[in-house]
Amino acid sequence: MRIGELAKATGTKAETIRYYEREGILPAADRTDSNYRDYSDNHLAALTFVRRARQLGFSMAQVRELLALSDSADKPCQEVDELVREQLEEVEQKIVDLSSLRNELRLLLRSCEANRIGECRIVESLALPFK
Amino acid sequence: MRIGELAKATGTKAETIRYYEREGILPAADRTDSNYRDYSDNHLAALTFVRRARQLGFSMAQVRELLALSDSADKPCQEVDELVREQLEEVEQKIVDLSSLRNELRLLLRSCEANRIGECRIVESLALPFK
DNA sequence: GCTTGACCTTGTAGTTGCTACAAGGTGCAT
DNA sequence: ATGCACCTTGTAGCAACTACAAGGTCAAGC
Repeated sequence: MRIGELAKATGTKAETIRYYEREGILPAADRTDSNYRDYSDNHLAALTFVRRARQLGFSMAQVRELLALSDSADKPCQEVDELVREQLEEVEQKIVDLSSLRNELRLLLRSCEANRIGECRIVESLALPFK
Repeated sequence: MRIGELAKATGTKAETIRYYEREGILPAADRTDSNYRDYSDNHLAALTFVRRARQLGFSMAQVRELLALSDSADKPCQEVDELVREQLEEVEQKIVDLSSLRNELRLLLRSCEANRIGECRIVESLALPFK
């Protein structure tokens, strides 16, 4: 499998795949006679894993941890569990933050009833000091 | 007002303030005899505005737009309004995305009933191909 | 008057996770 | 043999900071 094929199969750009290899996230591929990268099904599975984890919001560092963990089949599951739990917490915090952001923006919109910027409360509200 | 004081007052690092100046987001400050930046209350208001807008999720480019708009007090409010509306839509979309992320992570957590990584469904699920 | 320490200056490089070239080599169809 | 899509390496860029390094300034304390 050449890099373009793997790219298509995983919805990843070829440049990103090479970047993962450089970063040690993916193992280096074999090379053909003409120096093209030649990928196996293992690579496909690994890249799928990486992309899925990234989509779930795990950082590269976390993906590295997950990959390391998934290699040691005999270790207890607890650490993987812990990583997922952390990620879930982060996501939940982001949702909370964004929700209050949304409320502020809605307030901002409602405050704009004048029709000239000079009277527009939006610009004013933004210039208020922090609480 | 020196940069450290302004930094403290706005919850911004001094380096970030200098960065804003370099980027033209903030006007350059006066200098003291010893070449220290010397800020006015106008700078304080401007920086407060910028930080608040950034906290609300506006990009630097959008902040630039807002600043330009707020300078021309005679233009209709519509343009500011439009920016806020766009921003609100983005935030709402992010909330939707993160919510489904959260659901997936919860599912993932629940799927882990084994106690060895070799049998861990989390690791398995991550390796599944994309839908 | 001299040192200590907190502050300030500029400039440059690092961060995260890619993305976008540029300049050239390869493979295959026409 | 020519075109075209693909591949290679290397380097630079993106956002929005953040982190030095190497040096200048200022007020306080001894």
